[in-house]
Amino acid sequence: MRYAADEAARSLREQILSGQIPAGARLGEAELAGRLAVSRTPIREALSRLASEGLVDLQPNRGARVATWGREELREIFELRLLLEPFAVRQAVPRIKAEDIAALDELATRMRRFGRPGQHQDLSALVDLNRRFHGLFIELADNPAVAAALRTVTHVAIINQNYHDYAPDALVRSLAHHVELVAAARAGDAEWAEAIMRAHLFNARATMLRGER
Amino acid sequence: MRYAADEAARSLREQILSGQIPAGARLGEAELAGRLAVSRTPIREALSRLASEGLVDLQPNRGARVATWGREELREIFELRLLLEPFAVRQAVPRIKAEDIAALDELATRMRRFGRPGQHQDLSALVDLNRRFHGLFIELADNPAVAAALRTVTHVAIINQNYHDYAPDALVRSLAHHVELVAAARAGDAEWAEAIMRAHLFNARATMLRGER
DNA sequence: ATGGGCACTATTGTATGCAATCTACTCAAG
DNA sequence: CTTGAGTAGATTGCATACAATAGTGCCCAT
Repeated sequence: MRYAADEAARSLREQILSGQIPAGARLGEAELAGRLAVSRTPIREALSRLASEGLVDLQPNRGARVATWGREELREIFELRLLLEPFAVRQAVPRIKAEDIAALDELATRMRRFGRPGQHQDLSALVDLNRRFHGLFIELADNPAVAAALRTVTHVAIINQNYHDYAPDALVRSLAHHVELVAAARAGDAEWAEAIMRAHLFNARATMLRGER
Repeated sequence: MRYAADEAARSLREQILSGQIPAGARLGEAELAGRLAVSRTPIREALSRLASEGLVDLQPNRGARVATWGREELREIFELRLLLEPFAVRQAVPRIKAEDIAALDELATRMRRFGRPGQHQDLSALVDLNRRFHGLFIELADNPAVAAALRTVTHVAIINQNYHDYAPDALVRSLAHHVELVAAARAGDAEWAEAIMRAHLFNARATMLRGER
């Protein structure tokens, strides 16, 4: 463990994104320090960073909690994501290399396999694959400013995206979108990719904002 | 001074944005601690926050410097801003109240006055007014997610926006855009406002990216 | 019984000291 | 004269100790 603060941030981020630490959970400095076997100083720094990523809510003198979002907030964040991510995809497509397409293709294929109804269905596995799929696209856009702006909104999406919530038809659409995105990228058609990403996000939003949650 | 870290962050942010601490300047923890009469701990926290806002570059074991941007980075950041700020303006217009229009109007009017050639011209005063003008619009959009995403890019713009660099015609246009934005807001025409904001940013970008800098 | 106030505990915010790392300079060898 | 290793100083990263604040429960008065 080279740098305690880095390591703490990494570890916490991972645990929050994977759901091991649930949304709204209290993050006491002393407890985390004990758990990671470091002092409170790097823990504070890690929490500060995660707060800037939007993963953690930090209230003065009252400590940190894993961030939660209300319905309205979720709507606003999705609006932002709808603005940024299709843009990122459009930027990414012209830069995509063959090996990137292969990687995206594999992710999309695996997601479709895990999503297919039946005894091999594994909806939990989808979250991580989905995260990597979108993350790779954003990375390929090669625009640090946009990537930074997207970090928060994608985190929010990851935490709140539960494929168990998807209606069967919405799930099928979502997985098909990924495949279609790869096809658009392979064809080098940035506008196609942008369009399907927009549709993909609208589909996701419809699921996430449906009902009362 | 209630909270040292807050105060340190506020003070540093102010000094960086106003140019008192120039871009690229080294920010030694011990020196800052001495200057603000606090220990290094809250200074470190303040620097960490400013780094998350994009105002400060933080390198492990090598300390903090006021952030600088290369030409390509500036271009990318402006692209993001072009995406976000017109959107924010479009969201803001329907929510704007009469008093907000009055405030915006005054800012735009004062800017035009300070910008008018002659002995009363004061280009330095424009930076702060401009910052408040754009900041108010963003605030009125009432979308924390977008506001957060915009914070970094506007900071960058503020630091690099030097009205002394503007060619006379570009300056006239820029100030006229502000006035027109107020007119569009007063008319309740969100699309008009969005369009003129886009033009405004293109005009600014042309100045900032011109030449070799 | 209930509500308010107060003390106590738990937790965060800040200061300080020590360890690890980097920077700059010296000095010697080629 | 240049280059490189080595070392001393400065600076950051982390740990620990202390101060300040918020949360909790108890006691007492009404």
